[in-house]
Amino acid sequence: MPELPDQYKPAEVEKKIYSFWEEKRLFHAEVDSSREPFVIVIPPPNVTGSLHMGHALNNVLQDIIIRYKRMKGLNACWIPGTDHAGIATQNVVEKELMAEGLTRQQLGREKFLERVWAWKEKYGNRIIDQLKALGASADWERQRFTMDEGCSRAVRTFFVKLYQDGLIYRGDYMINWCPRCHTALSDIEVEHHPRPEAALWRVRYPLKDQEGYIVVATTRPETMLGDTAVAVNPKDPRYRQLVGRMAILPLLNRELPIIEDEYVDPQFGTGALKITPAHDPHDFEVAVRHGLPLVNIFTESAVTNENAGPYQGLERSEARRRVVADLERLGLVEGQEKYSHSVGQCYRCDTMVEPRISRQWFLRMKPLAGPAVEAVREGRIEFIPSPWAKVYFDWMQNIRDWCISRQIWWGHRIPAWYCRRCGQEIVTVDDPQVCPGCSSEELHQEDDVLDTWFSSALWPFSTLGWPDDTEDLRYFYPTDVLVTGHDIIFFWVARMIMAGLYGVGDVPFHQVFINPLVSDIQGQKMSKSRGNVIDPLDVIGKCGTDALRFTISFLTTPGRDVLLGEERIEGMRNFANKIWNASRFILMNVGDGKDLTFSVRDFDLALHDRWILSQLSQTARKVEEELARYNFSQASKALYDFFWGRFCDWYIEMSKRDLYRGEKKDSDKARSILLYVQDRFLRLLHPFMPFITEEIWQLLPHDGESIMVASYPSYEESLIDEEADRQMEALMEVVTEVRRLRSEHNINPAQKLRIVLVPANGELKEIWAQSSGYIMDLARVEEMRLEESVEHPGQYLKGVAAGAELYVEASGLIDLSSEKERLRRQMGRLDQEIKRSQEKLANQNYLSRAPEGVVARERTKLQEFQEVRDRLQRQIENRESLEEL
RNA sequence: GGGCGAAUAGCUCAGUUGGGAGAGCGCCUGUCUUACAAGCAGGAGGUCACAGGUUCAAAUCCUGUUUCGCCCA
Repeated sequence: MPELPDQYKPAEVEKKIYSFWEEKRLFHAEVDSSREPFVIVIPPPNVTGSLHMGHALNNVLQDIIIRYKRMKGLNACWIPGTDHAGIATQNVVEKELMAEGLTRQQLGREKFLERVWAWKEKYGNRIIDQLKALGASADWERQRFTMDEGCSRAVRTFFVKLYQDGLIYRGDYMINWCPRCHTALSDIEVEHHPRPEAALWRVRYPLKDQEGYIVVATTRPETMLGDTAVAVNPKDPRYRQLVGRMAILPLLNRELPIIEDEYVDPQFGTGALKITPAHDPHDFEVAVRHGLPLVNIFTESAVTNENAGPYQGLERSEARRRVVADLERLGLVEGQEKYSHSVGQCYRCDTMVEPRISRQWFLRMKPLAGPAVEAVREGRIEFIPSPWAKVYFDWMQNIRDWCISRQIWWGHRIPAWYCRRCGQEIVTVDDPQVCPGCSSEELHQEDDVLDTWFSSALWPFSTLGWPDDTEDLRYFYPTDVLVTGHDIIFFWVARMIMAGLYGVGDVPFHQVFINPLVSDIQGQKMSKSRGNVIDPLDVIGKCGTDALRFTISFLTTPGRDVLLGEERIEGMRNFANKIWNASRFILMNVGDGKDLTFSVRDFDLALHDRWILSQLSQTARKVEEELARYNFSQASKALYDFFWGRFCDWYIEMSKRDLYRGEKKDSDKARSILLYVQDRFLRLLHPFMPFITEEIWQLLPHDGESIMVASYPSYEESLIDEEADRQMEALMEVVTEVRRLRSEHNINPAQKLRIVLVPANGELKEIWAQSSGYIMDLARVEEMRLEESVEHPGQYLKGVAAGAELYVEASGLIDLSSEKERLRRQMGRLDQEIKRSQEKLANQNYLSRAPEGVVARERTKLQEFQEVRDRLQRQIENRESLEEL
């Protein structure tokens, strides 16, 4: 028997156990047509990432599911990997270059990409190692990367298929441009943040050939340098006579036609709108309708260019200051007021995005969205919790074409080539050698790469070998459940569904479990800038992985975000410690267990034995029911309550009598049941707390190589024993009541008490008689009698348990006068209950309409209340008569 | 502006066919009782946001209001 410390030391066991699992290849799944597969693909973390609480939560939940399914006997496969994260990774490496005084342009595309690959080789596995620290039982032999050879081929094949089907086109459109990342962004990569303190300027544009002005309102006065018209609403009588005339653009003296367009809102500002077609998407549309010229005034860095005339070379905010100052000097600013609106920012770097017209690649979404909407509507894919389906539908119904090209270098280069000779555009999976049009060898590949999410969309099947018709793909696809946060339903979930249906012809998964997002205890989003980050690796160091995992699971209720505080995790560390110590106790008593049988039915079971087996079975049922609904919180709570509140607090304590003071058959029975319950509990808990359960399971007598491939205990109907549940309640009530009386009267815990019970019926009498030894141990009682009544009730403390009277002999222990007060208070409480109950039962409607059972319960309740109250009343009277003596 | 969610103990949250308000943490009291002081025993603390409605019966269903959070335009 190894000596075990009285505190669980997670750090010492976790590494050892994880490598044990890896060495035994227990995470690995092979195609096996005789078994039913269960598959999850990981939401691939960015290669640049390091583990934060969001990752921890997402991956712990996936691991709970996959470990559970594996123990249920399914061929469970969790496919891991990382995402190349175009902009983010490029930024990291560029920063590194900057420290060396270099830019990627100086290095050139090829050399730069070599640097990024080198960086990826060196640091790209960091987050994978961190996932291992979480206990993730992913199939690492299947680990993938979105830019590995296979995924790259999938991307090219998919792109070409779309292109050939006419779903991809290229053209000049207004897109969102990040002046810092120097690339286009898709609509959903722009975050709109409120600017409550922004300003709205009213600027006078002088009229040509006549006195006066037309006053336009704008939040971006600097863009006036690119104005090509002024627009008003055709129904607006104020400006009717100006339509068709010309205004003069101040500062640059450009002539601007005054046009009318329905788009203009007469209520907003002055009702006259400056039209800047090259820098506002709505103005662009107006310009297209009216054939207006475009004047681009910004460089790719959003610095004013030659079209800004004297204002060339200014950054946006500086241009604004200068323009406004000059307008003021000319007396052309009529007013400025506070105005709150939202501006778009790059989701990667927070830089204000600039609408910009440029040549980009787009994917037509409407044809892909139709089948994807159908799949969810028909239930082939289920969102959990279901309200998220609505978010999905809303977005899909208003979907717009997706700008998929990015002007960066790190990513999948678009498989399009242009012939320098004849200008032909060639889109193929394999690099072309000659132009099919003119046979020229002077081909140049498109410089742009694809949006990172383009490759992510293919993840559920590119990881399984698509475009080849592989065994893996046939066996493992579609996957079973996707676990992810609601923040990427548009970015990723929707696009995977569309891609799966289009590329493979089937949904990529059957369920989408939307996991909660993590915030700190104030409800603030965790972020480095707020300084409120709880680092999962710190927590693992302090409290252990299992404590972190169980906290996450405990807090994961469908439909609400998780607020995580360190105290919460400490509580679960304590739970781990409790499990550890209970196991030490069991080990001490069970030994190697070779003399024991696992068949608990061989024994003559006492009340507490029947009860704990019943409770165990009910817990197993509850855990499975809740896991099926992805209610991790309820499943965890059931395990926690069972183990601490019932097994440790009651069963183990009662077993001590069997072990230390019973006959051999009693102690053998107790040892067997302790072992039986502990074994099953550990297995039930294993998906949630994999390390401690494996460590202890290996120490206990066990059957099999590892708990992670032991069978998950099923709910056993035959062990559920409602009679035992009820009777045990009655026993526990006695113990609790004695403890309460002791505590309320400040009686020393070491003081042994003498009690009298007056059972209300034969059943109680029998239970209490049979269990008297256990009650005496638990309540620290040296003498327990069962009587019809007590002779001098005034000399006892009076309590109630299971509707029966309970007396604690009190002579010499306490001041009896304070007891009278206590009884009065208790009676007051009862009176209220009685009144409420009587009123209910006097109500004819209640009696006639409420179900029989409910009414009967209410009657019993009232009767019990009244009996107890009467006895209290007599008690108080007795005391008073004693005092008078 | 549109949509979604939330409001229950000091804090964070459970609470499903509507039928006696719960947990963890914190707080108070007692206690190192031979697995565990990261423990054990006990206790205090709630107008279930507000106002109506449905019902014999509402934290739970309906309507409205207030406050907060998120998403979209």
